[in-house]
Amino acid sequence: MDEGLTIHQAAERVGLTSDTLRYYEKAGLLPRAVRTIGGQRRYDPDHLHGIVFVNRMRATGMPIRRIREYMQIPVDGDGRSAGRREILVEHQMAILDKIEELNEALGLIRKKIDMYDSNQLVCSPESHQRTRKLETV
Amino acid sequence: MDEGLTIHQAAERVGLTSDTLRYYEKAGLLPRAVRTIGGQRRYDPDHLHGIVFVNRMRATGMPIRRIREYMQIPVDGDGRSAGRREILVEHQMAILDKIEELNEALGLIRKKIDMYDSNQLVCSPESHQRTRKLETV
DNA sequence: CCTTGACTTGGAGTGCGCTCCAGGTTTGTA
DNA sequence: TACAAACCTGGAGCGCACTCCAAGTCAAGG
Repeated sequence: MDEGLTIHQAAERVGLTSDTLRYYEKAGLLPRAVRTIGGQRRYDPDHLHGIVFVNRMRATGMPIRRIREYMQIPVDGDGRSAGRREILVEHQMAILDKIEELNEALGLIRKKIDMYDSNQLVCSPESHQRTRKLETV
Repeated sequence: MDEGLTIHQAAERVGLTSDTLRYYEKAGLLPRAVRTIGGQRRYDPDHLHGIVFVNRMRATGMPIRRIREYMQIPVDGDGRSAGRREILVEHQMAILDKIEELNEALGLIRKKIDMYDSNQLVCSPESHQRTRKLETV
């Protein structure tokens, strides 16, 4: 009679640990998971989607505090929410800025790689493929 | 008789604090800065370049431990270093992965923004510019 | 020379995001 | 029913990257 994944299985699916899942729930990033009569968590596909979303927000630098704020904002009957939308738009901007910063760093790093390059053919096999290859990304 | 910037001035130039600069020096991310007779740090353009580089590595996610390793690797007379180059190549890969991750997150966020979108014209002025605008970046 | 503000050091403190632990309960198999 | 493995909770602990502090020293204008 399975009616959902255990916390360990759910964690495995999304690449987190059960500890982290419990922590996220306690911190208000995830809705309280459904429990068995005995009190153990069971996760369904909906939960999993929520977890994946939170995971992506975290992986792209949104602080836990901010995700909690987001989750506390109510959504109306048609699934709309100007407040949540605003937070996402802001995070979108943050991500775009980050991408720009990363691209700028790539430029600097390429220059340095050329500098340090010993220009010899004896290095380890993979380090001998001239830097040109990933040009503007 | 100025022969370099004070720690405060240097920090200001690169957008860090003097505390952070001292911390980086102690941690081995920066060479020991030149001192006045009295023992105060003075920074020249070379130092500044070094600081900017460290700052970019940090800003793009390289851990302090790793930057220290990098700095400990010697550079030969012609300014070459296979070891340093290798670390940079690795970090380049990490950055590329990160950019990919960020781009994927952008996709998910755009979908969510559309979902939450209240489709009405009364929101705050700036939140009323249909999402389409920053398409594929 | 004196004062004031910036600097020095070593070390303690902070905030974040987990990660682990103890002591107890539940679950699923033999 | 018995047992091991997995789960529960509350709370402590940890690693990272700063950030702040105390107590003393230095630099530069009046």
